Amino acid sequence: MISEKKTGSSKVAAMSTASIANSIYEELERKIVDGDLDAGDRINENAIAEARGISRGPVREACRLLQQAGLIEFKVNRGFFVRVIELQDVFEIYEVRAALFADAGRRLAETITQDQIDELASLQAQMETAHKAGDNDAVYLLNRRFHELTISFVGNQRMTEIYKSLDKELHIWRKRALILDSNVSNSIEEHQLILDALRGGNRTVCASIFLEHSLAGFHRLQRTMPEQTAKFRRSSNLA
Amino acid sequence: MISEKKTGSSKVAAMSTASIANSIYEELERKIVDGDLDAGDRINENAIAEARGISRGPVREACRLLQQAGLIEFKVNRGFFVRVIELQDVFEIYEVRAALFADAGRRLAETITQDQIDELASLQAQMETAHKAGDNDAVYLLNRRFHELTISFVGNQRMTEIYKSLDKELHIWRKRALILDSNVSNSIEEHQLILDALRGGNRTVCASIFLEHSLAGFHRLQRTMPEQTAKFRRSSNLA
DNA sequence: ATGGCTATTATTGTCGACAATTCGATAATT
DNA sequence: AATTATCGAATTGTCGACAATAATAGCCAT
Repeated sequence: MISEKKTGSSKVAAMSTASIANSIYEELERKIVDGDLDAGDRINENAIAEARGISRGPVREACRLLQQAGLIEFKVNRGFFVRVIELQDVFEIYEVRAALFADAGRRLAETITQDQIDELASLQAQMETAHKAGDNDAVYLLNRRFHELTISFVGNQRMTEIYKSLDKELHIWRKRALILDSNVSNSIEEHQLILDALRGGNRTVCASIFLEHSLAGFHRLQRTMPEQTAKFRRSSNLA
Repeated sequence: MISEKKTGSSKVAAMSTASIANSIYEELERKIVDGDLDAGDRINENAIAEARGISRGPVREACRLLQQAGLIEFKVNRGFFVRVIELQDVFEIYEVRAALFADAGRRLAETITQDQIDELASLQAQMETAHKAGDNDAVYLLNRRFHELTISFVGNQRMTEIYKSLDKELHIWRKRALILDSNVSNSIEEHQLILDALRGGNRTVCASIFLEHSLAGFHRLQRTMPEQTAKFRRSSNLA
Protein backbone atom coordinates (compact mmCIF):
# COMPACT_ATOMS: atom_id res chain seq x y z
CA MET A 1 0.00 0.00 0.00
CA ILE A 2 2.00 2.91 1.34
CA SER A 3 0.86 4.96 -1.62
CA GLU A 4 3.84 7.31 -1.87
CA LYS A 5 1.77 10.27 -0.68
CA LYS A 6 2.83 12.46 -3.52
CA THR A 7 -0.03 14.86 -4.09
CA GLY A 8 1.36 17.08 -6.77
CA SER A 9 5.12 16.86 -6.85
CA SER A 10 7.15 18.22 -3.98
CA LYS A 11 4.07 18.76 -1.92
CA VAL A 12 4.68 17.55 1.58
CA ALA A 13 1.77 18.97 3.35
CA ALA A 14 -0.92 21.49 2.46
CA MET A 15 -1.99 20.15 5.77
CA SER A 16 -3.71 22.75 7.94
CA THR A 17 -6.45 24.44 5.94
CA ALA A 18 -5.03 22.45 3.04
CA SER A 19 -6.21 22.43 -0.53
CA ILE A 20 -3.73 24.07 -2.81
CA ALA A 21 -6.28 26.71 -3.67
CA ASN A 22 -6.27 27.99 -0.12
CA SER A 23 -2.51 28.34 0.13
CA ILE A 24 -2.34 30.03 -3.26
CA TYR A 25 -5.08 32.33 -2.05
CA GLU A 26 -3.12 33.30 1.02
CA GLU A 27 0.06 33.72 -0.94
CA LEU A 28 -1.52 35.98 -3.53
CA GLU A 29 -3.35 37.97 -0.90
CA ARG A 30 -0.09 38.62 0.89
CA LYS A 31 1.58 39.67 -2.34
CA ILE A 32 -1.20 42.07 -3.16
CA VAL A 33 -1.40 43.54 0.32
CA ASP A 34 2.35 43.84 0.60
CA GLY A 35 2.52 45.51 -2.77
CA ASP A 36 4.53 42.82 -4.55
CA LEU A 37 1.74 42.82 -7.07
CA ASP A 38 0.71 46.20 -8.35
CA ALA A 39 -2.77 47.43 -9.04
CA GLY A 40 -3.77 46.59 -12.58
CA ASP A 41 -1.30 43.75 -12.94
CA ARG A 42 -2.58 40.69 -14.68
CA ILE A 43 -2.55 37.40 -12.82
CA ASN A 44 -0.90 34.90 -15.11
CA GLU A 45 -2.43 31.55 -14.24
CA ASN A 46 0.15 29.58 -16.15
CA ALA A 47 3.10 31.34 -14.59
CA ILE A 48 1.79 30.84 -11.08
CA ALA A 49 0.94 27.22 -11.69
CA GLU A 50 4.24 26.33 -13.34
CA ALA A 51 6.29 28.17 -10.77
CA ARG A 52 4.80 25.91 -8.13
CA GLY A 53 4.63 22.75 -10.16
CA ILE A 54 0.86 22.54 -9.99
CA SER A 55 -1.93 22.85 -12.51
CA ARG A 56 -4.10 25.84 -13.23
CA GLY A 57 -7.23 24.49 -11.56
CA PRO A 58 -6.35 25.40 -7.99
CA VAL A 59 -4.91 28.71 -9.15
CA ARG A 60 -8.21 29.65 -10.74
CA GLU A 61 -10.09 28.62 -7.62
CA ALA A 62 -7.83 30.83 -5.54
CA CYS A 63 -8.47 33.67 -7.96
CA ARG A 64 -12.21 33.27 -7.57
CA LEU A 65 -11.78 33.63 -3.83
CA LEU A 66 -9.72 36.77 -4.33
CA GLN A 67 -12.30 38.05 -6.78
CA GLN A 68 -15.14 37.79 -4.32
CA ALA A 69 -12.89 39.24 -1.63
CA GLY A 70 -12.59 42.28 -3.86
CA LEU A 71 -8.83 42.14 -4.27
CA ILE A 72 -8.80 41.21 -7.94
CA GLU A 73 -11.12 41.72 -10.88
CA PHE A 74 -12.19 39.26 -13.49
CA LYS A 75 -12.64 39.96 -17.18
CA VAL A 76 -14.03 37.26 -19.43
CA ASN A 77 -11.42 35.82 -21.77
CA ARG A 78 -8.90 38.29 -20.38
CA GLY A 79 -8.21 36.87 -16.96
CA PHE A 80 -7.79 38.23 -13.45
CA PHE A 81 -6.29 41.62 -12.66
CA VAL A 82 -5.23 43.13 -9.38
CA ARG A 83 -7.94 45.56 -8.49
CA VAL A 84 -7.33 49.24 -9.00
CA ILE A 85 -8.56 51.15 -5.99
CA GLU A 86 -9.78 54.55 -7.09
CA LEU A 87 -10.01 57.59 -4.89
CA GLN A 88 -13.76 57.13 -4.96
CA ASP A 89 -13.32 53.72 -3.37
CA VAL A 90 -11.04 55.14 -0.70
CA PHE A 91 -13.62 57.76 0.06
CA GLU A 92 -16.38 55.20 0.39
CA ILE A 93 -14.30 52.89 2.52
CA TYR A 94 -13.41 55.66 4.92
CA GLU A 95 -17.10 56.43 5.29
CA VAL A 96 -18.14 52.86 6.07
CA ARG A 97 -15.17 52.31 8.32
CA ALA A 98 -16.01 55.43 10.27
CA ALA A 99 -19.61 54.30 10.70
CA LEU A 100 -18.50 50.98 12.12
CA PHE A 101 -15.88 52.49 14.36
CA ALA A 102 -18.30 55.04 15.75
CA ASP A 103 -20.77 52.29 16.52
CA ALA A 104 -18.00 50.33 18.21
CA GLY A 105 -17.30 53.33 20.39
CA ARG A 106 -20.93 53.65 21.39
CA ARG A 107 -21.11 50.01 22.39
CA LEU A 108 -17.75 49.83 24.12
CA ALA A 109 -18.66 52.78 26.34
CA GLU A 110 -20.73 50.41 28.41
CA THR A 111 -19.11 47.05 27.86
CA ILE A 112 -15.35 47.52 27.87
CA THR A 113 -13.43 46.01 30.77
CA GLN A 114 -10.47 47.36 32.67
CA ASP A 115 -8.21 44.67 31.21
CA GLN A 116 -9.17 45.69 27.73
CA ILE A 117 -8.50 49.33 28.43
CA ASP A 118 -5.12 48.34 29.84
CA GLU A 119 -4.35 46.43 26.68
CA LEU A 120 -5.14 49.42 24.56
CA ALA A 121 -3.15 51.67 26.85
CA SER A 122 -0.19 49.35 26.45
CA LEU A 123 -0.37 49.62 22.68
CA GLN A 124 -0.65 53.35 23.07
CA ALA A 125 2.53 53.42 25.16
CA GLN A 126 4.34 51.38 22.53
CA MET A 127 3.21 53.84 19.91
CA GLU A 128 4.59 56.75 21.88
CA THR A 129 7.91 54.99 22.27
CA ALA A 130 8.08 54.19 18.58
CA HIS A 131 7.14 57.74 17.74
CA LYS A 132 9.90 59.19 19.90
CA ALA A 133 12.31 56.77 18.25
CA GLY A 134 11.15 58.12 14.91
CA ASP A 135 10.05 54.69 13.72
CA ASN A 136 7.08 55.68 11.61
CA ASP A 137 6.55 52.24 10.15
CA ALA A 138 6.15 50.79 13.62
CA VAL A 139 3.76 53.57 14.55
CA TYR A 140 1.72 52.88 11.47
CA LEU A 141 1.46 49.18 12.29
CA LEU A 142 0.68 49.79 15.94
CA ASN A 143 -1.96 52.27 14.92
CA ARG A 144 -3.70 49.69 12.79
CA ARG A 145 -3.49 47.15 15.60
CA PHE A 146 -4.95 49.66 18.03
CA HIS A 147 -8.00 50.09 15.84
CA GLU A 148 -8.41 46.43 15.15
CA LEU A 149 -8.09 45.52 18.78
CA THR A 150 -10.57 48.19 19.76
CA ILE A 151 -13.23 47.00 17.39
CA SER A 152 -12.57 43.38 18.31
CA PHE A 153 -13.51 44.20 21.90
CA VAL A 154 -17.07 44.79 20.80
CA GLY A 155 -17.23 41.03 20.45
CA ASN A 156 -18.96 41.11 17.11
CA GLN A 157 -16.92 38.91 14.84
CA ARG A 158 -18.72 40.00 11.71
CA MET A 159 -18.10 43.63 12.47
CA THR A 160 -14.43 42.94 13.06
CA GLU A 161 -14.09 41.01 9.83
CA ILE A 162 -15.72 43.69 7.75
CA TYR A 163 -13.61 46.34 9.40
CA LYS A 164 -10.44 44.39 8.74
CA SER A 165 -11.24 43.78 5.12
CA LEU A 166 -11.94 47.46 4.59
CA ASP A 167 -8.75 48.39 6.35
CA LYS A 168 -6.83 45.97 4.18
CA GLU A 169 -7.97 47.74 1.03
CA LEU A 170 -7.11 51.07 2.54
CA HIS A 171 -3.69 49.75 3.41
CA ILE A 172 -3.06 48.71 -0.18
CA TRP A 173 -4.04 52.12 -1.37
CA ARG A 174 -1.95 53.98 1.14
CA LYS A 175 0.97 51.89 0.05
CA ARG A 176 0.36 52.68 -3.57
CA ALA A 177 -0.19 56.35 -2.98
CA LEU A 178 2.85 56.50 -0.73
CA ILE A 179 0.81 58.20 1.91
CA LEU A 180 1.82 56.49 5.08
CA ASP A 181 0.38 59.25 7.19
CA SER A 182 3.41 61.10 8.38
CA ASN A 183 1.32 63.16 10.75
CA VAL A 184 1.37 60.53 13.45
CA SER A 185 1.50 62.74 16.53
CA ASN A 186 -2.11 63.74 16.01
CA SER A 187 -3.08 60.13 15.85
CA ILE A 188 -1.40 59.44 19.15
CA GLU A 189 -3.11 62.38 20.82
CA GLU A 190 -6.45 61.21 19.49
CA HIS A 191 -5.90 57.76 20.87
CA GLN A 192 -5.47 59.33 24.27
CA LEU A 193 -8.86 60.96 23.82
CA ILE A 194 -10.30 57.58 22.91
CA LEU A 195 -8.92 55.98 26.05
CA ASP A 196 -10.26 58.82 28.17
CA ALA A 197 -13.66 58.55 26.57
CA LEU A 198 -13.77 54.80 27.15
CA ARG A 199 -12.88 55.34 30.80
CA GLY A 200 -15.67 57.91 31.00
CA GLY A 201 -18.18 55.40 29.75
CA ASN A 202 -20.60 57.75 28.06
CA ARG A 203 -22.16 56.31 24.91
CA THR A 204 -22.66 59.54 23.02
CA VAL A 205 -19.26 60.94 23.89
CA CYS A 206 -17.53 57.75 22.85
CA ALA A 207 -19.43 57.53 19.60
CA SER A 208 -18.52 61.07 18.71
CA ILE A 209 -14.85 60.78 19.71
CA PHE A 210 -14.53 57.55 17.78
CA LEU A 211 -16.20 59.04 14.73
CA GLU A 212 -14.00 62.10 14.85
CA HIS A 213 -10.83 60.07 15.09
CA SER A 214 -11.91 57.78 12.32
CA LEU A 215 -12.43 60.72 10.02
CA ALA A 216 -9.24 62.51 11.02
CA GLY A 217 -7.15 60.38 8.70
CA PHE A 218 -9.44 61.24 5.85
CA HIS A 219 -9.27 64.92 6.69
CA ARG A 220 -5.50 64.80 6.54
CA LEU A 221 -5.78 63.03 3.23
CA GLN A 222 -8.00 65.79 1.96
CA ARG A 223 -5.43 68.36 2.98
CA THR A 224 -2.71 66.39 1.23
CA MET A 225 -4.55 66.12 -2.06
CA PRO A 226 -7.29 68.74 -2.00
CA GLU A 227 -7.75 68.93 -5.77
CA GLN A 228 -8.65 65.23 -6.10
CA THR A 229 -10.86 65.06 -3.07
CA ALA A 230 -12.64 68.34 -3.74
CA LYS A 231 -15.12 66.86 -6.16
CA PHE A 232 -16.20 64.29 -3.60
CA ARG A 233 -16.78 66.73 -0.83
CA ARG A 234 -20.01 68.10 -2.22
CA SER A 235 -21.46 64.63 -2.66
CA SER A 236 -21.19 63.98 1.02
CA ASN A 237 -20.89 65.53 4.41
CA LEU A 238 -17.84 63.67 5.51
CA ALA A 239 -15.71 66.74 6.04
CA MET B 1 -12.42 30.85 -41.65
CA ILE B 2 -15.88 31.22 -40.18
CA SER B 3 -14.90 28.95 -37.30
CA GLU B 4 -18.31 27.50 -36.44
CA LYS B 5 -18.60 29.57 -33.26
CA LYS B 6 -19.69 26.77 -31.05
CA THR B 7 -18.13 27.32 -27.64
CA GLY B 8 -18.30 24.07 -25.79
CA SER B 9 -21.02 21.80 -27.05
CA SER B 10 -24.61 22.93 -26.84
CA LYS B 11 -23.51 26.21 -25.38
CA VAL B 12 -25.48 28.98 -26.94
CA ALA B 13 -24.83 31.89 -24.72
CA ALA B 14 -23.51 32.60 -21.23
CA MET B 15 -22.73 35.72 -23.13
CA SER B 16 -23.20 38.80 -20.97
CA THR B 17 -21.16 38.29 -17.82
CA ALA B 18 -20.34 34.95 -19.35
CA SER B 19 -18.10 32.26 -18.03
CA ILE B 20 -20.07 29.28 -16.87
CA ALA B 21 -18.77 29.82 -13.35
CA ASN B 22 -20.61 33.11 -13.10
CA SER B 23 -23.94 31.74 -14.20
CA ILE B 24 -23.60 28.77 -11.89
CA TYR B 25 -22.76 31.21 -9.15
CA GLU B 26 -25.91 33.20 -9.74
CA GLU B 27 -28.00 30.10 -10.03
CA LEU B 28 -26.74 28.63 -6.77
CA GLU B 29 -27.01 31.94 -4.98
CA ARG B 30 -30.63 32.20 -6.02
CA LYS B 31 -31.30 28.67 -4.87
CA ILE B 32 -29.74 29.31 -1.50
CA VAL B 33 -31.45 32.63 -0.98
CA ASP B 34 -34.79 31.29 -2.13
CA GLY B 35 -34.44 28.33 0.17
CA ASP B 36 -34.33 25.65 -2.54
CA LEU B 37 -31.10 24.59 -0.89
CA ASP B 38 -31.23 24.16 2.83
CA ALA B 39 -28.63 25.14 5.37
CA GLY B 40 -26.18 22.30 5.87
CA ASP B 41 -26.89 20.71 2.51
CA ARG B 42 -23.89 19.43 0.65
CA ILE B 43 -23.18 20.84 -2.78
CA ASN B 44 -22.66 17.86 -5.05
CA GLU B 45 -20.28 19.04 -7.74
CA ASN B 46 -20.91 16.06 -9.96
CA ALA B 47 -24.65 16.35 -9.83
CA ILE B 48 -24.61 20.03 -10.67
CA ALA B 49 -22.13 19.56 -13.49
CA GLU B 50 -23.91 16.61 -15.03
CA ALA B 51 -27.34 18.19 -14.76
CA ARG B 52 -26.05 21.03 -16.93
CA GLY B 53 -23.83 19.01 -19.21
CA ILE B 54 -20.68 20.74 -18.10
CA SER B 55 -17.59 19.70 -16.19
CA ARG B 56 -16.80 20.21 -12.54
CA GLY B 57 -14.22 22.94 -13.06
CA PRO B 58 -16.61 25.86 -13.44
CA VAL B 59 -18.81 24.45 -10.67
CA ARG B 60 -15.91 24.51 -8.27
CA GLU B 61 -15.03 28.05 -9.30
CA ALA B 62 -18.58 29.12 -8.64
CA CYS B 63 -18.41 27.45 -5.24
CA ARG B 64 -15.27 29.36 -4.37
CA LEU B 65 -17.13 32.58 -5.14
CA LEU B 66 -20.00 31.51 -2.92
CA GLN B 67 -17.53 30.50 -0.23
CA GLN B 68 -15.94 33.92 -0.07
CA ALA B 69 -19.39 35.48 -0.24
CA GLY B 70 -20.14 33.59 2.95
CA LEU B 71 -23.05 31.59 1.58
CA ILE B 72 -21.37 28.20 1.64
CA GLU B 73 -18.60 26.60 3.66
CA PHE B 74 -15.72 24.52 2.47
CA LYS B 75 -14.31 21.46 4.19
CA VAL B 76 -11.22 19.78 2.80
CA ASN B 77 -11.96 16.47 1.19
CA ARG B 78 -15.59 16.85 2.18
CA GLY B 79 -16.79 19.50 -0.22
CA PHE B 80 -18.96 22.57 -0.03
CA PHE B 81 -21.94 22.92 2.30
CA VAL B 82 -24.64 25.53 2.46
CA ARG B 83 -23.73 27.69 5.38
CA VAL B 84 -25.63 27.24 8.62
CA ILE B 85 -26.50 30.63 10.03
CA GLU B 86 -26.56 30.42 13.80
CA LEU B 87 -28.47 32.75 16.05
CA GLN B 88 -25.16 34.27 17.03
CA ASP B 89 -24.61 35.24 13.39
CA VAL B 90 -28.07 36.74 13.19
CA PHE B 91 -27.37 38.76 16.26
CA GLU B 92 -24.10 40.06 14.89
CA ILE B 93 -25.57 40.88 11.52
CA TYR B 94 -28.38 42.88 13.08
CA GLU B 95 -25.82 44.88 14.99
CA VAL B 96 -23.69 45.73 11.97
CA ARG B 97 -26.71 46.42 9.83
CA ALA B 98 -28.07 48.78 12.42
CA ALA B 99 -24.77 50.64 12.61
CA LEU B 100 -24.76 51.16 8.86
CA PHE B 101 -28.39 52.15 8.69
CA ALA B 102 -27.99 54.66 11.49
CA ASP B 103 -25.04 56.20 9.71
CA ALA B 104 -27.09 56.34 6.52
CA GLY B 105 -29.76 58.24 8.40
CA ARG B 106 -27.28 60.75 9.74
CA ARG B 107 -25.90 61.44 6.27
CA LEU B 108 -29.22 61.48 4.47
CA ALA B 109 -30.58 64.10 6.87
CA GLU B 110 -28.59 66.69 4.95
CA THR B 111 -28.25 65.22 1.50
CA ILE B 112 -31.55 63.61 0.56
CA THR B 113 -33.52 65.23 -2.25
CA GLN B 114 -37.22 65.76 -2.61
CA ASP B 115 -37.38 63.26 -5.46
CA GLN B 116 -35.78 60.64 -3.30
CA ILE B 117 -38.19 61.26 -0.46
CA ASP B 118 -41.03 60.97 -2.95
CA GLU B 119 -39.70 57.65 -4.14
CA LEU B 120 -39.59 56.33 -0.60
CA ALA B 121 -43.05 57.69 0.10
CA SER B 122 -44.30 55.85 -2.96
CA LEU B 123 -42.91 52.58 -1.66
CA GLN B 124 -44.45 53.35 1.68
CA ALA B 125 -47.85 53.84 0.03
CA GLN B 126 -47.53 50.52 -1.76
CA MET B 127 -46.71 48.89 1.53
CA GLU B 128 -49.83 50.27 3.12
CA THR B 129 -51.93 49.02 0.24
CA ALA B 130 -50.39 45.58 0.42
CA HIS B 131 -50.85 45.53 4.16
CA LYS B 132 -54.53 46.39 3.88
CA ALA B 133 -54.89 43.64 1.29
CA GLY B 134 -53.32 41.27 3.76
CA ASP B 135 -50.48 40.41 1.39
CA ASN B 136 -47.71 39.90 3.90
CA ASP B 137 -45.23 38.56 1.39
CA ALA B 138 -45.55 41.72 -0.63
CA VAL B 139 -45.13 43.83 2.48
CA TYR B 140 -42.03 41.90 3.39
CA LEU B 141 -40.48 42.45 -0.04
CA LEU B 142 -41.43 46.11 -0.15
CA ASN B 143 -39.97 46.55 3.30
CA ARG B 144 -36.63 45.21 2.16
CA ARG B 145 -36.70 47.41 -0.90
CA PHE B 146 -37.49 50.43 1.24
CA HIS B 147 -34.38 49.86 3.30
CA GLU B 148 -32.18 49.10 0.34
CA LEU B 149 -33.36 52.15 -1.53
CA THR B 150 -32.85 54.33 1.51
CA ILE B 151 -29.29 53.26 2.02
CA SER B 152 -28.55 53.50 -1.69
CA PHE B 153 -29.46 57.19 -1.54
CA VAL B 154 -26.37 57.82 0.56
CA GLY B 155 -24.47 57.28 -2.67
CA ASN B 156 -21.87 55.04 -1.11
CA GLN B 157 -21.77 51.93 -3.23
CA ARG B 158 -19.65 50.00 -0.81
CA MET B 159 -22.00 50.70 2.03
CA THR B 160 -24.94 49.59 -0.08
CA GLU B 161 -23.22 46.38 -1.09
CA ILE B 162 -22.29 45.44 2.44
CA TYR B 163 -25.78 46.22 3.63
CA LYS B 164 -27.30 44.10 0.90
CA SER B 165 -25.08 41.15 1.57
CA LEU B 166 -25.91 41.27 5.27
CA ASP B 167 -29.57 41.54 4.50
CA LYS B 168 -29.31 38.57 2.19
CA GLU B 169 -28.02 36.38 4.99
CA LEU B 170 -30.72 37.63 7.28
CA HIS B 171 -33.29 36.83 4.63
CA ILE B 172 -32.08 33.24 4.39
CA TRP B 173 -32.31 32.86 8.10
CA ARG B 174 -35.76 34.38 8.38
CA LYS B 175 -36.88 31.96 5.72
CA ARG B 176 -35.42 29.01 7.56
CA ALA B 177 -36.74 30.08 10.91
CA LEU B 178 -40.13 30.76 9.38
CA ILE B 179 -40.15 34.15 10.96
CA LEU B 180 -41.37 36.41 8.25
CA ASP B 181 -42.16 39.16 10.68
CA SER B 182 -45.89 39.06 10.94
CA ASN B 183 -45.90 42.25 12.94
CA VAL B 184 -45.77 44.43 9.87
CA SER B 185 -47.96 47.29 10.96
CA ASN B 186 -45.24 48.49 13.33
CA SER B 187 -42.81 48.50 10.48
CA ILE B 188 -45.10 50.67 8.42
CA GLU B 189 -45.56 53.13 11.25
CA GLU B 190 -41.84 53.32 11.74
CA HIS B 191 -41.29 54.05 8.10
CA GLN B 192 -43.55 57.02 8.48
CA LEU B 193 -41.31 58.24 11.29
CA ILE B 194 -38.32 57.78 9.02
CA LEU B 195 -39.88 59.85 6.27
CA ASP B 196 -40.80 62.57 8.74
CA ALA B 197 -37.28 62.60 10.16
CA LEU B 198 -35.79 62.87 6.69
CA ARG B 199 -38.07 65.80 5.90
CA GLY B 200 -36.98 67.39 9.17
CA GLY B 201 -33.37 67.17 8.14
CA ASN B 202 -31.79 66.91 11.58
CA ARG B 203 -28.74 64.64 11.66
CA THR B 204 -29.05 63.45 15.21
CA VAL B 205 -32.76 62.85 15.02
CA CYS B 206 -32.40 60.90 11.79
CA ALA B 207 -29.57 58.79 13.14
CA SER B 208 -31.56 57.90 16.21
CA ILE B 209 -34.80 57.16 14.36
CA PHE B 210 -32.94 55.02 11.85
CA LEU B 211 -31.12 53.15 14.57
CA GLU B 212 -34.32 52.55 16.49
CA HIS B 213 -36.13 51.21 13.45
CA SER B 214 -33.23 49.02 12.51
CA LEU B 215 -33.27 47.42 15.94
CA ALA B 216 -37.02 47.06 16.12
CA GLY B 217 -36.97 43.89 14.05
CA PHE B 218 -34.45 42.41 16.39
CA HIS B 219 -36.52 43.38 19.40
CA ARG B 220 -39.50 41.60 17.92
CA LEU B 221 -37.29 38.61 17.30
CA GLN B 222 -36.23 38.65 20.93
CA ARG B 223 -39.83 38.63 22.01
CA THR B 224 -40.54 35.71 19.69
CA MET B 225 -37.72 33.56 20.99
CA PRO B 226 -36.66 35.02 24.29
CA GLU B 227 -34.98 31.88 25.61
CA GLN B 228 -32.53 31.67 22.71
CA THR B 229 -31.72 35.34 22.58
CA ALA B 230 -31.45 35.79 26.32
CA LYS B 231 -27.91 34.55 26.54
CA PHE B 232 -26.81 37.10 23.98
CA ARG B 233 -28.37 40.03 25.66
CA ARG B 234 -25.84 40.32 28.43
CA SER B 235 -22.97 40.23 25.99
CA SER B 236 -24.19 43.40 24.35
CA ASN B 237 -26.37 46.42 24.75
CA LEU B 238 -28.44 45.90 21.68
CA ALA B 239 -31.73 45.82 23.47
C1' DA C 1 7.05 55.07 -43.00
C1' DT C 2 2.31 53.69 -41.87
C1' DG C 3 -2.11 51.85 -41.47
C1' DG C 4 -4.56 47.87 -41.85
C1' DC C 5 -4.63 42.75 -42.57
C1' DT C 6 -3.09 38.12 -41.60
C1' DA C 7 -0.40 34.57 -39.22
C1' DT C 8 1.62 33.34 -34.99
C1' DT C 9 1.89 33.06 -30.26
C1' DA C 10 0.26 33.45 -25.54
C1' DT C 11 -3.45 32.88 -22.49
C1' DT C 12 -7.87 31.71 -20.97
C1' DG C 13 -12.11 28.38 -20.89
C1' DT C 14 -13.54 23.95 -20.41
C1' DC C 15 -13.21 19.21 -20.41
C1' DG C 16 -12.39 14.22 -19.21
C1' DA C 17 -9.50 11.18 -16.54
C1' DC C 18 -7.39 9.34 -12.59
C1' DA C 19 -5.65 9.31 -7.78
C1' DA C 20 -6.87 10.13 -2.98
C1' DT C 21 -10.16 10.43 0.46
C1' DT C 22 -14.39 9.82 2.70
C1' DC C 23 -18.80 7.55 3.37
C1' DG C 24 -21.77 3.37 3.89
C1' DA C 25 -22.77 -1.13 4.27
C1' DT C 26 -21.54 -5.63 5.29
C1' DA C 27 -18.80 -8.97 7.69
C1' DA C 28 -15.93 -10.39 11.51
C1' DT C 29 -14.72 -10.34 16.35
C1' DT C 30 -15.37 -9.94 21.17
C1' DA D 1 -25.64 -7.30 20.64
C1' DA D 2 -22.22 -4.01 20.17
C1' DT D 3 -18.03 -2.66 18.31
C1' DT D 4 -14.53 -2.85 15.03
C1' DA D 5 -12.49 -4.16 10.52
C1' DT D 6 -12.95 -4.35 5.67
C1' DC D 7 -14.45 -3.73 1.18
C1' DG D 8 -16.86 -1.02 -2.43
C1' DA D 9 -19.13 3.01 -4.06
C1' DA D 10 -19.42 7.85 -4.15
C1' DT D 11 -17.07 12.13 -4.09
C1' DT D 12 -13.40 15.33 -3.96
C1' DG D 13 -8.50 16.95 -5.46
C1' DT D 14 -5.64 17.64 -9.06
C1' DC D 15 -3.90 17.09 -13.45
C1' DG D 16 -2.90 17.41 -18.52
C1' DA D 17 -4.95 18.30 -22.96
C1' DC D 18 -7.33 20.75 -26.33
C1' DA D 19 -10.47 24.41 -28.13
C1' DA D 20 -11.56 29.32 -28.18
C1' DT D 21 -10.21 33.82 -27.60
C1' DA D 22 -7.16 37.72 -27.25
C1' DA D 23 -2.47 39.78 -27.86
C1' DT D 24 1.41 40.27 -30.75
C1' DA D 25 4.34 40.31 -34.63
C1' DG D 26 5.06 40.30 -39.35
C1' DC D 27 3.64 41.50 -43.97
C1' DC D 28 1.77 44.02 -47.68
C1' DA D 29 -0.13 47.75 -50.15
C1' DT D 30 -0.41 52.49 -50.28
